[in-house]
Amino acid sequence: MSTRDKNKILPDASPAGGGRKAANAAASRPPVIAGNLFDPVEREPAYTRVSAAIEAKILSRELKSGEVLPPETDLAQQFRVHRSTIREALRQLESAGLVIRPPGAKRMIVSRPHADKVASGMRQALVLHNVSFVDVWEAMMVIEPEVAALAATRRTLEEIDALIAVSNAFGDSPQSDPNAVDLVSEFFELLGACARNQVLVLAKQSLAQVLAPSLAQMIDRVPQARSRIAEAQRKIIAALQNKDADDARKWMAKHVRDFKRGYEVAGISPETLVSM
Amino acid sequence: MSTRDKNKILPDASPAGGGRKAANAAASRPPVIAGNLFDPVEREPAYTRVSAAIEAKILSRELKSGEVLPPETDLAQQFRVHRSTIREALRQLESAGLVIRPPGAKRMIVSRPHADKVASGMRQALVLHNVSFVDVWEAMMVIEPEVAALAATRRTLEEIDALIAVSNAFGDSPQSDPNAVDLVSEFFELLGACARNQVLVLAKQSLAQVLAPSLAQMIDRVPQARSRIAEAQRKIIAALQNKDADDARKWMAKHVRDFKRGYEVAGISPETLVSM
DNA sequence: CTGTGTCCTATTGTCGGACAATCCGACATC
DNA sequence: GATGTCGGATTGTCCGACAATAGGACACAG
Repeated sequence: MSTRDKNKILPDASPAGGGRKAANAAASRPPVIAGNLFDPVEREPAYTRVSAAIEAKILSRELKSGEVLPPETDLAQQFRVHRSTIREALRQLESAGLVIRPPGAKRMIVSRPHADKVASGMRQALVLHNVSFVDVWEAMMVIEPEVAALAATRRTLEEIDALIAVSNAFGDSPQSDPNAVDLVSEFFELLGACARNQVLVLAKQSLAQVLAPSLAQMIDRVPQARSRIAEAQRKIIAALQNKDADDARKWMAKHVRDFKRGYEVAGISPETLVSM
Repeated sequence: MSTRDKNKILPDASPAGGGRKAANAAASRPPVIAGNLFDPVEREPAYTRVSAAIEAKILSRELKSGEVLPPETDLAQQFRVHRSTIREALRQLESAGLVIRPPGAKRMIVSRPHADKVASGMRQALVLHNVSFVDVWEAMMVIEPEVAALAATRRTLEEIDALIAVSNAFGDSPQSDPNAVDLVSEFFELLGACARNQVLVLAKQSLAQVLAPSLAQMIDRVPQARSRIAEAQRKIIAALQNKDADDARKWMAKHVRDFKRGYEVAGISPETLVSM
């Protein structure tokens, strides 16, 4: 893929330096061939090829989601490799979420990567890249209000009922309910569903995963956080009911801004790195 | 042998809820135990546990990025499993981007998942979830203008120079240059870098990957696309130079809207599913 | 002194084969 | 219809083996 070229790790022996050197050197020495005259010889291990082959068939929908994968022995015969090799390839696909094994089943089935899976991959990346809370918050400030606006124009009545249910459950939850955070997350998740946009949902979900742990701390430490969150949820729901995109956007922005305030009040530095 | 023990099926007969149900049921018929009295017994295969263990050490930074992983044989001894099992675990980590093998190296090194990796995972997910062009476009409409606004306040002069260089390269590229798309992508990528927000960059990059193939088609089919893109890039760069966030946002929004127009002109339906 | 050839060791990629566990479907039974 | 039994299919894990090669040490030639 051509986009890869930009990230190539090769030392990029651009003939600039080499040429200069050769020029003011005597003609005695034959010129050194500097540039990328040859491509690196491809020496892909078999397990990668196998997994790439299966992956291609999945992405091209030749293997449809839900189909059961042939047994490892069959695959080994078809690819003419050992079963261990097949298994290594399967582990790659499994980790990518392209195949999964229903709990307590033996054969594996083709699957489309579930949002959780992708989000958790993103979370790992963010954690290891030393992303701080403000970064996540900033991204939320970008995405969430617009999602709310979209949701306002596309929501169904059933979805609003679900939102109300979750919001009430959060409001009624006792002061130190450990899974109150889950309810907050669920509110966001439902809202995302209303927006009818898988792309944004995926992005949202990653943010939620990254934020969840510290959010729990925050809610615990800031007594007034609960009521403020509940209030914001009510306003947002009202905006959805009225199909008022601008209001939804406005209240969600306020809501997200409030998160940051909460963190400040809780004494959590905005520069705190997200972890785990 | 000892690995067998780990897989033993322990019924975990927690006596927690048994009494409640039995109490309010009549004595006539033995009460049917309905609810989730028992948790599903955990029967994780060894390769998953191994990979989870290593993953934890990586995420907790006990294994730092760049360190070389112990040889498979050592790991096998430490975990008391066979080398094949270790290898399956390593394939999972490899696919997640937590460990990589530098081209032509033997040992594996711990790594943080590179943005490309995450983005390509996201791309797979989007492809398989039948995401259409409008979905991606909508997400771009949400993200890109705000990124541009952030970039305007945070860019350095060097970054502007780089943007100008790429923009010029795009403007000067011949009419049917196949890698003109790459230059467009690079412009977006550089802009993302200016925003100083890894989270948004990650999201952006996924969108770019998903969009690239169809974008190439579009540019080929719509003659005036090139000049419009170049024009927008100039405006955006100017806004960055003036540190004018509002202008940057406005022009980027226009720019992204233009993409959709381009698709319409090219006769590509907005409902076209992203593929590959 | 730098580049090249040689040798050894550590480590990976792949293989063949083995066996216990267990899922699954087909039956038989009450 | 619910439950027990049985045999085959398939996976999880192991054992052991071998070729290929990366990495290093070391000698040698220009």
